[in-house]
Amino acid sequence: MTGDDARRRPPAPVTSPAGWADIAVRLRAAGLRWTPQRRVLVEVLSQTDGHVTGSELVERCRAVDPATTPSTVYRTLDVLEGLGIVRHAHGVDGREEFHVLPQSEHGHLHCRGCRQTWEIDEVEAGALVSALSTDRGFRVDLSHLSVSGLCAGCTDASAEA
Amino acid sequence: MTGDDARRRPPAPVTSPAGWADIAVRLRAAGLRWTPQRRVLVEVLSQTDGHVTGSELVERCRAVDPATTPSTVYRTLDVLEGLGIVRHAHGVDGREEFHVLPQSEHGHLHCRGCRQTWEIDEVEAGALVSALSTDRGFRVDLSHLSVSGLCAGCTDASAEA
DNA sequence: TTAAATGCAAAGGGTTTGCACCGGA
DNA sequence: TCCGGTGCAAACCCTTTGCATTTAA
Repeated sequence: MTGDDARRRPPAPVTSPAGWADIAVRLRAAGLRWTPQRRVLVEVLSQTDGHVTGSELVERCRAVDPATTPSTVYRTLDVLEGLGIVRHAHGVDGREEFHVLPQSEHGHLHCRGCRQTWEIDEVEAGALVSALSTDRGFRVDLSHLSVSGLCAGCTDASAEA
Repeated sequence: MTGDDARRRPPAPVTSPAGWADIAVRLRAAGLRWTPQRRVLVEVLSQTDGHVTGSELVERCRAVDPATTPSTVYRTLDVLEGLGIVRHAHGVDGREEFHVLPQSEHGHLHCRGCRQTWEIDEVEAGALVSALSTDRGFRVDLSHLSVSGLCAGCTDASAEA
């Protein structure tokens, strides 16, 4: 995953994940291996709903197996991304952010006041997506969309000030 | 600019820049100083149309004055951001990205195929902005918006494949 | 004069890589 | 057996920070 990862992804596999169960099978089918370390990462991922950063995943894996190594995690994430099981984008804080199972692709909404994050689904992003599609033939990659600003609560708070 | 920079920006100054010329004045008015190094950075920024990363700015400053130091550039960017002259966000590649003069705030559209970037103005983002505003009272920060996907050209290219 | 700004050098955080060893298939 | 994976440790890149020194005002 160096500079040219973007070139590797264009037709975007987004294999509809047949579930976590058959990942071992899919790996082997690709000539790859099912190892204890990968099992840990997949276990952690399967318990993750939204998005996580690489280092968060490293931590969570360490909680399961303290012997976890960053390099292995990152390398495995690369492999899983190749299988269409995770996807990465970049969060508002600039770190790698992995989206698990883009079954229903979604983007993120981030409040810079309280730092909470919400998901934006296809419906909510629909207007933007179709506008860009109509105007410029641009196909938005929803799972890479991250919008930041101020949520209602923080807007009120700053209005009072 | 550590973790709590986000908390410092909420009401977002976005001072309409009265031009590059009076920056010296504005700095002094704030009890700050107009130094040769700042002059170089401001000169570089004034010749920048869209967005640049911090390290790009360091390089460009070095082209003008080889003695340029990263720390000074970053510190000055911080100061300029405080004056509302630049703003930073995070690009699709995850690096700090500075937007110059957000006179007309805009977001960015990035094609992961050809890697080109375009600007999204208020009109184009309007649908998203108002949808989020209506639904959740969320105020989108347009200059932080970065959308990625496939442009028309690359969509065609990958359709053929 | 004096607080702000600089330059250096070193730390920092997250991510990547080289390489020898290990272990699934 | 054999190639893919692992772990370690070091490298990397960009950015930030501490501190003594310089300099704008």
